[in-house]
Amino acid sequence: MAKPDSKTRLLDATLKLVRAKGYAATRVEDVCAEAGLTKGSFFHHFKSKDDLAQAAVAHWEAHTTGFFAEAPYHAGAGPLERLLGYVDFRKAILTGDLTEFTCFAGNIVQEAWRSHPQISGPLADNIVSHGKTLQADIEAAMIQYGVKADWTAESLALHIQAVVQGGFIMAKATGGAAAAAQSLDHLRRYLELTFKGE
Amino acid sequence: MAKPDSKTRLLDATLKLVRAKGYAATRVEDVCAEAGLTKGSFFHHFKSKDDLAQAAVAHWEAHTTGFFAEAPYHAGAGPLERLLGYVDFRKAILTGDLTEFTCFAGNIVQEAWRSHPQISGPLADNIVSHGKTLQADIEAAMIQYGVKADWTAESLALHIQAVVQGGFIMAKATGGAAAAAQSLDHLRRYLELTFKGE
DNA sequence: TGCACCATACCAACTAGTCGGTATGGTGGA
DNA sequence: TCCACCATACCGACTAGTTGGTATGGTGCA
Repeated sequence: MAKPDSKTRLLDATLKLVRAKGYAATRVEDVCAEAGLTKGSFFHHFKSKDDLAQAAVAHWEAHTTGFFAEAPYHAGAGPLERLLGYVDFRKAILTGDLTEFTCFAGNIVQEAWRSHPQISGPLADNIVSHGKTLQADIEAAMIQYGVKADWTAESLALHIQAVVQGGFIMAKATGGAAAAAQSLDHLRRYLELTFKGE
Repeated sequence: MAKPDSKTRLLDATLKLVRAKGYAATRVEDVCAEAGLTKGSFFHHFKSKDDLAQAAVAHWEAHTTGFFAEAPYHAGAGPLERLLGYVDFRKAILTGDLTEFTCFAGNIVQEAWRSHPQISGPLADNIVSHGKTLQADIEAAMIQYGVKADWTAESLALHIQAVVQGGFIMAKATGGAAAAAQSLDHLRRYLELTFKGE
């Protein structure tokens, strides 16, 4: 595997460091060191730290979009299978260090929602729109299983994202991925109870 | 209402600003300005920014402990009523600005779990132990309703916290408390389905 | 008078961003 | 083939501004 080009290395370093220390606390020199470069190179590729952040947003969007598009849960036979498959998939990828499976978007939105709206805004949209990729299957499952609800498919889609994001926080709070996994188990049970009634 | 003393004002300002901008991005001068004081006063009460953070942790713990101890949900007749009452209470307090009802502990744990373990550690414990205050009622409800489960009362207690924390992130992502409220609705439905079967 | 409390001025360290310069490789014309 | 020319990528020392923390002195109350 060839070493990625410098710009990509800087972006990957950013994703990693921000997830570990937050945006404000990651210095551009940290990013340079992590990428094995110097500030000269950094400011050749990005005109400011904020510019880096915006590029990292695009980098993250591209990365996650492709990652979930290729995920196996889309192959599920019916809408509910795909929905449960999504939850299983989110549980399956909870491996390695917390900085690896934790959500860059969630971190930024939590930390910088008010101080850096230009950066956190697109990431907020990213979380919401990623969640809504499940909406069609939820609607289909509601019809298929005759679920009469006082809630909307959209609200359930966002609830799933809330559990995912909350799981990450609990994982940090408990120091392990197990907390996030258990929360996804509860979410899965909720979905089964809701659609299959048991 | 008498104006709180300076130290308390500094601590309250810290809680507010950290929830809005994160820990690293809130400067001590911001805290002073928010409290209507200057650095002289600040460093009279705290010997460093980290010292402030540690004091803010204690301040937060004292505040939340009292706040939830006095909450009405403890008056519920049975364990399930108290559990559902807790969820209702968490939903009821989602008023005002996001900086007011959002969780200081969750913010710090998300941002500083690795960079400032001395500060985030106690707050992580705080989230977990607060969650576990529900554990006894969950266990009692499991017995009362004859719930046979492959999950533990502790895991459900932590799941509830995950939904609460995740709801805050979704509230920031969508720009309103409604997302958090809807997530709590789904959580409530899960609890009812689990214990009452419908 | 003494001390808790607070303001102003200041310092030292740190960090985002700048800038002059080097290395490498591509292109086109003689 | 060779060389002038140029663009891209990169380095590392330096600058300017920020920020946590200090020093000093004033004010009001016991």
